[in-house]
Amino acid sequence: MVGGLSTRLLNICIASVCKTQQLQRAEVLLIDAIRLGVLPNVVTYNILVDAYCRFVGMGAALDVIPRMREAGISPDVITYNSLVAGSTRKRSLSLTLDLFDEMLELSIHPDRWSYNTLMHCFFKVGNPDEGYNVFRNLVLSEITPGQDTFNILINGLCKNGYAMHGLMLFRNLQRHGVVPELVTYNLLIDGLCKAGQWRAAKTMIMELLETDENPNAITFTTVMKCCFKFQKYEQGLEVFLEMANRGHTFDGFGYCTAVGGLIKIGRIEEANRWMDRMLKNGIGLDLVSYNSLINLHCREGRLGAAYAVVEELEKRGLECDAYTHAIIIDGLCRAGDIEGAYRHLDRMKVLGLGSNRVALNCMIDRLFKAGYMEAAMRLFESMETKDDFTYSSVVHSLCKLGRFRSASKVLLSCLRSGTKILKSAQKAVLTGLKMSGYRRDAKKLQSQIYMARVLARY
DNA sequence: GTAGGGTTAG
Repeated sequence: MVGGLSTRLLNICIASVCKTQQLQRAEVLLIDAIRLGVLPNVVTYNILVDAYCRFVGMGAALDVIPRMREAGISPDVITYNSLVAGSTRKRSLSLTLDLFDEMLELSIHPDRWSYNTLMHCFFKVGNPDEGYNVFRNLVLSEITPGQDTFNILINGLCKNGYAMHGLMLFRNLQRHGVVPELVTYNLLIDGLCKAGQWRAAKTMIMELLETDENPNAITFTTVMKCCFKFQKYEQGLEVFLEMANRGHTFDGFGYCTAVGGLIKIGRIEEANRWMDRMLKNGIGLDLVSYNSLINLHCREGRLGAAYAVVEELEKRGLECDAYTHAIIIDGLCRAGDIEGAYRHLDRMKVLGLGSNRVALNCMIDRLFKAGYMEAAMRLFESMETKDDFTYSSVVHSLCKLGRFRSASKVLLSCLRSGTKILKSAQKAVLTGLKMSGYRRDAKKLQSQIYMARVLARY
């Protein structure tokens, strides 16, 4: 009895230490406990597995399993659910499927949550058909879908370009007497906002305020972000102030969103103040908050400070990601250090991150602005995949240089690939051609644009 | 004991 009680106590301690991302301290705690004769149980290891998944990586999380077995404890469905959730967070469909198979081989029966997560994984990697298939199989099996299942389904639909279908499902559930949870509202607000459906998102926000649910930190961040997305910066910052007043700024999410918004509209001083406040409030920094901080330093031209943060995060065992590198490349270019940006690009190539599209887009744009057209075009042509940013920036830059016929070629290759491009870029080419006496070419381009647009629909 | 919010470029 005493032993059971102390194991429970140990688990509470380990869980709270893990929450602060101090995995090494958690391990020390575990060793000390065992020395004192307090034995860990499956819950103890499950807490560790989940924390390693979240804060370190799948490799570290998987390493816990043999340690568990050595201690005579078998992983259970919760262990595997954590692992599957971890690999889903990392968007690794193959690992998720492997873990699922392993689970079945070990006769650990997947529960509703296992299927929920599998479905979530398919949606997350952009395979909504398979995601929906999991849902169908779940309904056909003896497992009953729960509200959580529907939430994942709604989220999956929203994030895969079917936001209005998500909304329809929501209405359908309401008609069947389901009272939506706060989570459902949060998901839909975010989904509709990201799909560009401002009116529908606004309706959802208003509806939520009519319910008994109390908006939480996630709601506030989502609504703030939604305002920013539709360029309603003042409203967004108002939401942030309200969020802070209500004590919802206990983690980095709100701060990073607000700082990002302030940077976008050039209010760097305010961004600095909020960032300071976040750091002073002792909020545990993760990679995203580090990236926000690095971005702020870069915007102020403090490249040295930016690199110091990189060192700090690496010292903590974190690794720079695609965001970090894009931010640094952009910062170097903004500071006029094109050579430094090339050097950094080389370093990224060594790390296998050479095809970072955002970083390359930044670089191309800045190369044009700095007058290195040939270098910019070389980089452009070397890119494996191009997006609307790539094309819009190159077309705009070529027009600025008066290279309307080259711009027109790039524009056409963009349309043929079915990629969107800024309307202003199209317009720049057309008016440029007309103004410089290529009226025939302009006319021809116009019909080519038209045809490409029609054909892209099929 | 499990999902949902935050960071990069016109």
